[in-house]
Amino acid sequence: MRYSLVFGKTRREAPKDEVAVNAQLLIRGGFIDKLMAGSWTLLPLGLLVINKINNIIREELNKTGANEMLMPLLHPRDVWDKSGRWSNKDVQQIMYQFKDIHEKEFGLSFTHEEIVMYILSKFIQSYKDLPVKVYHFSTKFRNEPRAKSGILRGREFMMNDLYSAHVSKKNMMQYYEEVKKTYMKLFKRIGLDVVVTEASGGVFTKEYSHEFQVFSEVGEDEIIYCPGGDFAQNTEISSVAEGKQCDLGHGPLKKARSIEVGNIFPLGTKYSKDMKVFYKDEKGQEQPIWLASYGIGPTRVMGTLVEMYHDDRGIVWPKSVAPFHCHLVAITRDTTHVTRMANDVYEKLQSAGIDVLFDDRTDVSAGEKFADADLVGIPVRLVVSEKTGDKIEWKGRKDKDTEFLTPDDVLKRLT
RNA sequence: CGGAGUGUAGCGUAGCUCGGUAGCGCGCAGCGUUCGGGACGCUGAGGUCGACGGUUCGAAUCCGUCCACUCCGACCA
Repeated sequence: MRYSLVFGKTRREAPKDEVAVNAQLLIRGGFIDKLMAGSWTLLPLGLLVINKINNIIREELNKTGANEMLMPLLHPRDVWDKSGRWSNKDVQQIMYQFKDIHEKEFGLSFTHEEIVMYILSKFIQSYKDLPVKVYHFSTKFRNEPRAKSGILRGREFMMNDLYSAHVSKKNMMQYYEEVKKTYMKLFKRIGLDVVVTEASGGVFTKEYSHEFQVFSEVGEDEIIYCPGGDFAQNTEISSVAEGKQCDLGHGPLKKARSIEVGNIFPLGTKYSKDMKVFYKDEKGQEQPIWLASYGIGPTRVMGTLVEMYHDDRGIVWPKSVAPFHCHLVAITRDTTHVTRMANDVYEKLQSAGIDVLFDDRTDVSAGEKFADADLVGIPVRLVVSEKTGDKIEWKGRKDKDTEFLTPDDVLKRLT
């Protein structure tokens, strides 16, 4: 894509109110824009990153046999009355509930268990219809008491939620463990090292849940964990003390701040029983459905990545989620051979299927283009200028030094 | 919801104590010169000073109420 055609602008300075590094850099780079506290526009560059994250999630979930679909965000009260959660005090704290002009009551989705159960009630009659594994990517609304930390805690944000329905606890737990592994894998692909942490079930279940935590000082959570990796608990539920020896001899337990990027819940039969949605087993007996739910916040993941990967000049995206693979910069303002060369390189990369952002702006100085390239944080910077002759300058975003390659070598390295 | 802070052009800010034509930098538009780390000159556009009310001949400035944003806390898939 030509940078001259990208909507959005880089800025030298962030708004002074924004203290969170993720907000500062994402705003300065032209990835996001704030409408109000906790409510953000994903500008074209930001959406590209989210789409990369989402595609990784999608690929990995599909491997488990899950199906993508899309559920509504505007929910009628009666579905939520079936589970009893409409009137739950804790739920009412975070769910936007309102009446329309005809006094009909609606809620904005902060999760989809009720909607999934409603759908299951129509499509699941027999044990032969199970298991079901469905997910979607959509907006979640949560009336947070306090939106904060840039895009890490919003009132309206992107979420991927997966729901699985099974005939038995055993089946549910089997898939639950599979998703746990899948989450580990997908977070790794995204570029995040996560720690699976035992935690409470919140307003979703009285049972435990597992959170996927990324170590970070800016995180809101605190976890106690074994450095050997075989134990981690959120301190909100943990009763063990820091300094206690790990069972497997990995030394003393440690405490650390962390960001929760995912959370999975073995919900069990509660929703099935509350909402009276059953299937018939081999003997024709009605049985409750075992439900589990799984969620990842892609916008929070994006913010977490910026918190983890940046330097004093800007963002340093991991390759897998960078908005583009390489950033081609043309240093020239006329229509000489340099411009022709840059255009040729751009066309070549494009036709080779490489994601390239081409800074073709003619009214911007070299220094500004370099500063912008650092800010935007694409992994590889390519420069074509008078200095480069018939070669192309290659520089990794993290590298200090540059090297000169032929167009063919550049192509080879990028494919 | 409690505590603290901040609101002046798209962004950063001066002016407020002590009331008297709202200024600067970046960015933006035009022209020219530049072109490897956020270039330079000239010209120009852009503001109901967060909102409402009060005091006053006169309010960005003083007083009151409200709103918004940020941070700390409470809260929290």
